Amino acid sequence: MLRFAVTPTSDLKLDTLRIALYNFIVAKQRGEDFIVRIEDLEKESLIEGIDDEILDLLALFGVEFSQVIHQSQNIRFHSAMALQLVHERKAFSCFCSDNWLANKREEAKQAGEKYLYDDACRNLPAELIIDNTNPFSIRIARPDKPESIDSFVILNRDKTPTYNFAVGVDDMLSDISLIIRSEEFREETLKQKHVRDALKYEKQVEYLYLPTIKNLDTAPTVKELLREGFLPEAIVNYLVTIGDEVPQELFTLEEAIAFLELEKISQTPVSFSIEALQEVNRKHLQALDAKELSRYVGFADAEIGELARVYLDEVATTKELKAKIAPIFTERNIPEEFAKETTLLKEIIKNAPYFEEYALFKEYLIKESGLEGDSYLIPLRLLLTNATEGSDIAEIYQHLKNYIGEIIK
RNA sequence: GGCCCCGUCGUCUAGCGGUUAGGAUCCAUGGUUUUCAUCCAUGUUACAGGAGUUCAAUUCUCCUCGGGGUCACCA
Repeated sequence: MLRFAVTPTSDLKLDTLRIALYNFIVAKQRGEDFIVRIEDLEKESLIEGIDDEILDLLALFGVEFSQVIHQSQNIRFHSAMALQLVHERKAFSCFCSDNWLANKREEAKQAGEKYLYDDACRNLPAELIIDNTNPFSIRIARPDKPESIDSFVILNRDKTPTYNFAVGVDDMLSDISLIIRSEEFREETLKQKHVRDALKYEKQVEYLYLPTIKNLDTAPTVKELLREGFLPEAIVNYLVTIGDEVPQELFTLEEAIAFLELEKISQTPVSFSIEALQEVNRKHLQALDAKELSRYVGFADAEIGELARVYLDEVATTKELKAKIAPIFTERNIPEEFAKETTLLKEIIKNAPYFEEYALFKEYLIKESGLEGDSYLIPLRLLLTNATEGSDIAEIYQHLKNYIGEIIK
């Protein structure tokens, strides 16, 4: 069983989606189940409804999961396991106050040492515990092996489980075999392992770390990218490509499942590049058939799809394509400086015969109008596309020639 | 500060003991296009530094330097 764990405290980020994709891909490759776990223990910063939004997004990206677990539903198990550890004297009550702990931490910092809990409450005599009316947390006794792990808190003073305890337990309960996670969780892994060791869980969970994506603080969220007109397929393609060896430039999630090799995942931190993503998106759009492409710009017409394809030379997203195509079918806003020539050309075109080829159309217009150079080209662009610059006018004419009567009125 | 990850053209990267160190992008030049753009051709530019292992090091080891992460009763 593999899992994707996510905190519903913010919109889905690109690196988080990347983690989800990798876990899903490997689950598919191994023929194991894949579940989503919503880590909703922290009540203050939870955002209402964002968990459903994340699940919808995963579905949109083709990530299928067999089950959704909300971590808060497991709290009774967390409590039971903590109790068991206390019984076995592998965990203990801690009455240390925040102030006292903060001072200790400050002292360690001043001395330039790593702060570790000093186990002050570890061996309190029973009568001291019984007589103590102060609130207390539950700490797990530190392991012998990695000395960097101290007796950390597993139940807060309000007896809700802490993150590392809950995750350690949940991964055990879900029978997780491999966890692909972000590099920043390396240290946490040790704590979660220690929890399972204390609970005498025999199975060794495998871990694989993905290098961080740099520059992500300024990068758009997944939702924003979709709104900007990036295709889910392209985003998947991009995320798998960065920092990874891929046999081909363009591929689908299905294909990634077929070729991805876990051992080859690069450990070099990668940078998010909107330009690279645009390039992938452009190519995915290019690969669509004309009618399908036209739907992304609000039509259902192969000819408009072909026209959009021409515009893919200059733009990379469906939103930008729309911004190019839509004005063609709206009223013209002619700049003063081209007004005269545009009016002249317009009259000629209205009375012109139909031309199959742009070359002949051009020849006719130049002859009839006497215009040349930019004073011909820009007014023509304005009439055809409602813009003063753009892609190859000959190509544009090819796809617009049947709409001339509609466009130029 | 301790621990962990990482260090190849300006940028993103390929490379996994022997390569003219490859690609993409940017930039420059030329060409195509009555075109800002597109497209084509050509060109400049990199193994962070230092020791070691080896016949041979960008590749393996160590040190230095640099970047990032992490050290909570937050998840």
